[in-house]
Amino acid sequence: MRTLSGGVAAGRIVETEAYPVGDPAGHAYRGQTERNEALFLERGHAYVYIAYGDSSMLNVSSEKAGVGAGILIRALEPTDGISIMERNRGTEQLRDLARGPGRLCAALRIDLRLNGIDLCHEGPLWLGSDGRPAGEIGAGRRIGITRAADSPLRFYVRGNRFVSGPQALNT
DNA sequence: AGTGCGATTGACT
DNA sequence: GTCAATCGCACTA
Repeated sequence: MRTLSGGVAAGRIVETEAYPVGDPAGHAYRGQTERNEALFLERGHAYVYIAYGDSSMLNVSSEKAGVGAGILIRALEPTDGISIMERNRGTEQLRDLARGPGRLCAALRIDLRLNGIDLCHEGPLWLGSDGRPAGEIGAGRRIGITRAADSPLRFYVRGNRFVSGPQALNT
C-alpha cells in the first residue's frame, strides 16, 4: 500500500522474483556497497534502485540484518486508488498500470527517497494483507537477467492477467 | 578517468 | 514481433 498526498493507492502483489544469498545475479553478490546497503537491513525493508537510466525497482530485504538478499516485486493487481495510478502512469489501461517492476514503481510513485524504509508497519509505503486467500502459485525462470537465468526463482499467481512476461511462462 | 553492461520500457515495422 | 534509449554503478588501468 502506498500513501500519497492525493490519497491511498494499493494492489495485490501477483509476481515476485527471489535473489537469495550467493545468487550471482543478485545485487548483493559482490558484497555491500552504498547502493545496495538496504538489502542488508533486517527483512522487510525496502531496497529501491534505478535500472536502465529510468525505471525504479522495488525490492524487499529478506534476511536478517547484515545478510544481503531480497525479493523483487514485479507486478501488482491494482485494487485501490486506480485513478491515482492512471495519473502517475499516463495511461488508463488497467492491465498496464503495474505490470512490470518499473511500471509498478511509476504507478505508486516509488523513488529513491523510500530506499531503506520499514515496510512492515503503516507508513508512506507498506505491506499488508487484504485477508483474501492467495491464488495458486506457479514458479519459473526469472526474466531479464543473464546470470543464473535458469533457476526457478520467479513466482506468480497462475492465470492472473496482471502478471508480466510472456504468456507461455505464466501457466 | 574511462568503459561496458544491465532485475526495462515504449515506440515502431 | 523487433529495437533503441539511457545513466548509474562496478570494474579495469
